[in-house]
Amino acid sequence: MLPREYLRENAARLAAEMPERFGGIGLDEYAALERERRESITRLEDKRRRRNELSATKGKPSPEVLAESRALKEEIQELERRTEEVEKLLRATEEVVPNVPQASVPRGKDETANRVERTWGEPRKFDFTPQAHWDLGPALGILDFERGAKIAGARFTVLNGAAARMSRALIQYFLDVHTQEHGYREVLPPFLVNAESLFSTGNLPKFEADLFRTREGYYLVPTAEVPVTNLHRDEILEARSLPIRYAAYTPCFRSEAGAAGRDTRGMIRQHQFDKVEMVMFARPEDSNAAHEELTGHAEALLRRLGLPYRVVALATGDLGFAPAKTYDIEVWLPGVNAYKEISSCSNYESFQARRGQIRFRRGEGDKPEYVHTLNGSGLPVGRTLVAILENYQRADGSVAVPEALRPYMGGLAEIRAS
RNA sequence: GGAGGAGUGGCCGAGCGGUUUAAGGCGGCGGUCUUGAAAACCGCUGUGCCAGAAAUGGCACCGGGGGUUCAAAUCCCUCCUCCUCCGCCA
Repeated sequence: MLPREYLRENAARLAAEMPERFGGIGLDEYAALERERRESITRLEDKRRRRNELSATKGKPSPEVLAESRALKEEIQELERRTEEVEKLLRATEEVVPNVPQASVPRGKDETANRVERTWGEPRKFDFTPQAHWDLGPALGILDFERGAKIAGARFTVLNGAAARMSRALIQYFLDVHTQEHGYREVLPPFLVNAESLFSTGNLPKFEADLFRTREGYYLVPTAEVPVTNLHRDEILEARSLPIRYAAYTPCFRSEAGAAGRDTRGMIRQHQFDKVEMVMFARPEDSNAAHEELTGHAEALLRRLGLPYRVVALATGDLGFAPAKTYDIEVWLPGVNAYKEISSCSNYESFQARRGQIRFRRGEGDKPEYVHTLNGSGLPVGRTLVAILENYQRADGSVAVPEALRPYMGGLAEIRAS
């Protein structure tokens, strides 16, 4: 959420300047509604002050006092109703207003306006026609889409043998690099969370359709970002503890409500996948540097695995609901002859912190301030596995295991059909 | 899942319808005293919101929400969390 004072001043301007992001969500009436709220609170508090005065007299009240108190009770209840009603309307708008993009975010209505920041590595030249992972995997006997569909449904996959082992190796490898070299603390959070947690991160109330929900009202985590960011919900952190860096592995569950027909083949878009996520809490003045740093940590993994990639700054029209800025990292996939998103690294500034009341205090006696939250995939297991299979494939259909991963796979150097 | 108990300020802890502007203690900050420190003594000590240029004034908050009352930390309902015991269970 954005600060009230900010929205009061800028609501109309935002709707006019960036209709692709701020149009049609009720920002035009915001300022008037906000003024009404304050006027009604002022009147209400005046009545309450009078009531407190009257009931400050000890003992049984006189008939005159009793009469005035009774009248006040009615007036107060009426004003409370009005105030609450206006407050509700304001909240309803505030909860669905997306974050304000930073000045460095490219302007444009969709992903065609995204800006390539840098590219690493050269797409490998093949002297044969490289296969897509949905052909390679089943041929090697390590990806089983049919049985995934049978035992669960579409967009579920069974990993066998070397693919299962490589998934486990990747989780271990990512966590080791982040904790031992990048300064992150490892966390293993709950995989089910409550609605409050999803509100903080911005998944609720607007994107409930993307989530799986249990009978008991819990939600399956769509990413470790949700439980880990909420670790410090409703807390006031000490300034000297910042920045805080967490790395967490969780499975991720997404209903992919709006994604019918997109990336239907293979395991690019699944209802369930594994991911290691990086989450940071930083001081406001440090968050942009932290964002670059965190993005660099995801890139480091791809470089060590020898996977060519590029970093893209998302445009205003492609930017998600909660981030102020996002870098997508796209990995080269020979099977589809294109760069495909493998990591998304975002700076949320105080947007999530305000929703979840995540604050810090600079010094003794100072007012609490909102921290800035950041997170990024570092990295998703399934898509990384796909990238390895496609980039490291050989003419005979076998796949080399990246050097960095071999120690995590008992020295295994290649994957062959068995 | 069943039975019982409990949630009060940074922490401990009193209060169980109207001198509570939440007693008292601990911790923290400032001061007096002291060559310095300790002890002792004195003062201060949260969050959000409204009005105001500010000084300041006001309102709300005793786990969350709702109710009763002229008046609620205190009474009622409901939910959540924790503790003890029983049952079940990886």
